Amino acid sequence: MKRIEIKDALQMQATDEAINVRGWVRTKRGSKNVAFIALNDGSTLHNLQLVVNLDEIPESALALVHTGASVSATGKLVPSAGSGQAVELAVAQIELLGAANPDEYPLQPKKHSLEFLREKAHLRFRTNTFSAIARLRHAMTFAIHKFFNDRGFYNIHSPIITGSDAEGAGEMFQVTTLPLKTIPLTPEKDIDFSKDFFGKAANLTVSGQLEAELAALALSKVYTFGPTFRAENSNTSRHLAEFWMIEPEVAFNDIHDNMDLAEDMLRYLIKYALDNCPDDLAFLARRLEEEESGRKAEERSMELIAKLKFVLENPFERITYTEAIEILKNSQPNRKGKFNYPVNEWGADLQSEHERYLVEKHFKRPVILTDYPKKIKAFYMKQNEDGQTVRAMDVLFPGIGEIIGGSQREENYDKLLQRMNEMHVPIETMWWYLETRKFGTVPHAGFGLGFERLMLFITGMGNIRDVIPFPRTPLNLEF
RNA sequence: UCCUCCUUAGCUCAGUUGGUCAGAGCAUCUGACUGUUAAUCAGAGGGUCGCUGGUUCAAGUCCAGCAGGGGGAGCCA
Repeated sequence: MKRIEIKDALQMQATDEAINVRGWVRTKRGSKNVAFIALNDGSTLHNLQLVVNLDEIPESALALVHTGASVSATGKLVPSAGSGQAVELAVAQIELLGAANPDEYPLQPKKHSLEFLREKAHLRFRTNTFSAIARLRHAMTFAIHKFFNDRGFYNIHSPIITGSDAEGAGEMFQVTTLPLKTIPLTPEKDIDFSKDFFGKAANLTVSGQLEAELAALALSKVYTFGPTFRAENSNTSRHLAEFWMIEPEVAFNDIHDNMDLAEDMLRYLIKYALDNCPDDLAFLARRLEEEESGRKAEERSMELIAKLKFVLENPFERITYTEAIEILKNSQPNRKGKFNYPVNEWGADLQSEHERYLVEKHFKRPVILTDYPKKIKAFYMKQNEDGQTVRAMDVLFPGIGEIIGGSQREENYDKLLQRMNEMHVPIETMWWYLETRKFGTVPHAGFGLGFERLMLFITGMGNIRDVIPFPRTPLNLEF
């Protein structure tokens, strides 16, 4: 008999025809005459209740049906006699597909800590929280492609193995086939990369931006959505060594168009989640509320769905770095010496505590900061007329910090070359990037959105390791 | 990489100033219960208190080292 997914079964009316469902047991409850099994197959957050009449099916048939076991059940869908659900399955036949020894199976029908589940990454998909996150992650992946496709963007597959430390975005993972025990050396005792697979040093990409720029300067509107690698020894709740990044790049756009695109995209994605994943979001909202119930009112975050709607309905605040410094200088915490890093002079990079103050206390909404000092930003950003700042933009979100970093790019060959020299960017290996400014250069702009940081915001989760199935972080490669 | 906290039954955790401290709830097993909703009620089994060393008459409780994990910072997406 053809299997019906639980998501669909729950939408069906009671029927005389038998249906078959398969899935994993969440709980089993029993009494003298009847047993109840909550079955989940991942198609939805919700379980289907299987009702086993113990007069028809002996209890011994259910002996191995424990939490975690997989079963196939056939029977009629009937109106539920209980109050928790509209329909339930009156089981005529039940087959154990795979037992889950309760002495060994670690998941129980109760709340587990996220830390515990992180160490059971192979099984955590089977929990409500992680299946909800997985479904939302899929929805966001799909929505990103849809957003760009609907607007005439082309998806570009930027390379994962790269020959250059493109923008100095971070420490890189080396890629080599050289024998590590006997690394070939040059007469000068340097590593002889000419003997390596590519004949030169190779790394995993830290950004697809430069390649996206090449494509944008022909296709006008492009985006990449791929894995990105940073070998930094970062141990925080918002960093991964392997993460997914979305990088649109648009020819003829300036910094303002760029901000509009970023804001439109974030709003589109939030709306998509609210429209398409209401059950999963409601569950995650409840989860968050329970988790924070012990905290003081001022330490709790805004209710998840209210927070998403708030961002949907309120325009982001757009201010320059210079304006931000003025606000921070005159802020209460700064004057009272509450910041660990006092704000007193123009030019210093903003600390997390400063960004949080602006977003969470001062404006109480997402903030886009623009026109940063050039010395704290990357070489490719377009230089402003003041000679001091560049057309950078950082989108700051509550609780997460920088969710997007981007800029209008420097399209002037001479200015770009000068900046590369000043910042010691290896020009010899970047000739192809420079050539785009030599042949038919145009203004263009783009940004990078950290996919997992978006997921943190959408799901309300606090640790980035919980919004990617198999997180890669320093000293962690178990699964 | 730096700062800080944590590690007691399968899971979540309680163990007050070192002296019946080896506990509770859930899970498991047994029994009860005519439909439950993380069912309920009664009973049972289950732990060399992360590891190694030290202080002490006595350590889950104090000290040191190691391992694993959390939170914060830096770097950034």
